[in-house]
Amino acid sequence: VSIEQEGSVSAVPSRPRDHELLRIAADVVVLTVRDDLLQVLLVTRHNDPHAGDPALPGGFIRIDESVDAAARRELVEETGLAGPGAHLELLSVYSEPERDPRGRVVSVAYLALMPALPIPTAGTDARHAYWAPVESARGTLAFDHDRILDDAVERARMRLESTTLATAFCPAEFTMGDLRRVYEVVWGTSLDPRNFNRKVTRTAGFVEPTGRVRTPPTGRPAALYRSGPVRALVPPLVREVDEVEDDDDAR
Amino acid sequence: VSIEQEGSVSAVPSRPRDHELLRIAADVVVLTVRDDLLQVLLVTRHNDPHAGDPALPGGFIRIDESVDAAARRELVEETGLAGPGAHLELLSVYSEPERDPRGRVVSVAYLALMPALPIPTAGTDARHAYWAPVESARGTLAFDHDRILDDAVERARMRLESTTLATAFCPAEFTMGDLRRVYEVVWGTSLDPRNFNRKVTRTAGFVEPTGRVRTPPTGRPAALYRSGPVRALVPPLVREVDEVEDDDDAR
DNA sequence: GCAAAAGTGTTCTTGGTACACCCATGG
DNA sequence: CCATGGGTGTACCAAGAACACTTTTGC
Repeated sequence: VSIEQEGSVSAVPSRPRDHELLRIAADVVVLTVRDDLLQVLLVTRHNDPHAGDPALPGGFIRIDESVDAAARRELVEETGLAGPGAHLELLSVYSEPERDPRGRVVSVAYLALMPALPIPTAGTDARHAYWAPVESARGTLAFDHDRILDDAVERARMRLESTTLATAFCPAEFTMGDLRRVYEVVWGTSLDPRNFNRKVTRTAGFVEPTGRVRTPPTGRPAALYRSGPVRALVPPLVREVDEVEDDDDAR
Repeated sequence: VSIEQEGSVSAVPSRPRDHELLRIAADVVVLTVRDDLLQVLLVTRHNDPHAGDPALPGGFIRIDESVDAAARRELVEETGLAGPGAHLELLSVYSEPERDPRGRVVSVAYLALMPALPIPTAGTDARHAYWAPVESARGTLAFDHDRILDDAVERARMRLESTTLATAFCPAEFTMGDLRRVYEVVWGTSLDPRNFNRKVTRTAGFVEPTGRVRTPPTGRPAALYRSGPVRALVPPLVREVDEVEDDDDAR
């Protein structure tokens, strides 16, 4: 694309290695909500730089595939499934010349949101993948993956505000409490269950009732829903206060 | 990054050309509002494929620069200035294997918003750049640049909803009418001047009054503003109806 | 009965929409 | 004095925030 704009005007038809050949890696930040914590899928590195350190799953793109396809392939290889409900979107591009000590590697990072799988089956093709809470992973990753993770978490928080993607964190059937807990965990806030209920149910196409219910350890059974067809959330859900412990119906 | 995850487990330490070396181009979609039209900066291609066709400005990244830096460099080279008020953000990555007939080229596209410059000075380093209305450029561009342009326009529309970036389309000092016209042109809608006024002035940090005024050809002088420090626009401005010609104060 | 979670209804307030109306300038 | 845009004020309505109250289960 836009080949050699500068060379086209100068006398030299092709300046040989002013622009170089390089490798492109597709890295995926797979996020989920497990045990009321935001968790990220990590692998342990074995090779050269940062051997033994945790890192984001990823790999180089192949000859005949787009970067998107590579990211999706990596996701399947690492998790064993990119099942329904999985969401994959471009996050950003990381291209500082010195970011990889072995040479020039440009990384295209993707953000994936998925339900809390019963741990990726480490045996098939998912080699060393494991879930780790984002908070404990922060600051320990190889290369510039810490920054990528931070960007991913911030993107996920934004996505929950203006889209219905919170359902991507939930299994096929979920309760309002499940969905609300996703927001609370990702945002680090607490939401009013009653207002949240109305907001979600009154947004046409956000969720659809399945008619079935699930009984919690204690309390009234909750209706089960599945995610609806609508992706955009208008008007958006806005997060404001942080770490506010509401005392609710004091009496 | 995430070097060779698949090779690290198999017996073969490095599968030589399963992943290839390739080139990365940075392409920039520079948008502005001129003559009440959304316009895009284009260049005319001279070389091999699509010679003579219009295309987005861009070029290959160099050895020692990031993709961001390459995009910013291209922007300066094509327009002669990336002056204050210019906004540059990552748009998307285009990496279909067959998108460039000469070989594997992955393009990282950026979106730039800037005021209506007095036409890029075609003489210095800005070679063949010119403004073209988006509507007339649509469908005529080389490679897959038509799709990139479409993505850029959609992104720009989204940005106006939830950020104060509309000011990036305006010169250093502008009136409320100028700013409103940006929204109307980019969105293709018409907005109520009075409500728009209040919305903007009541959003703290969106714009700051300069104290000066500008007298239109006919009518009351308008107060001049400069863009404020706030980037996020909460609550957002939502576009709804399209092409509604309001009759306003009928009497 | 009691704790815990689900769910409904009601009030208050904020912000958007649709206008009527006034202001200031050039021709 | 009138056409043309700039700017203020107001009534109405939709949606979020806060919270009282009821429902349905397990223990």
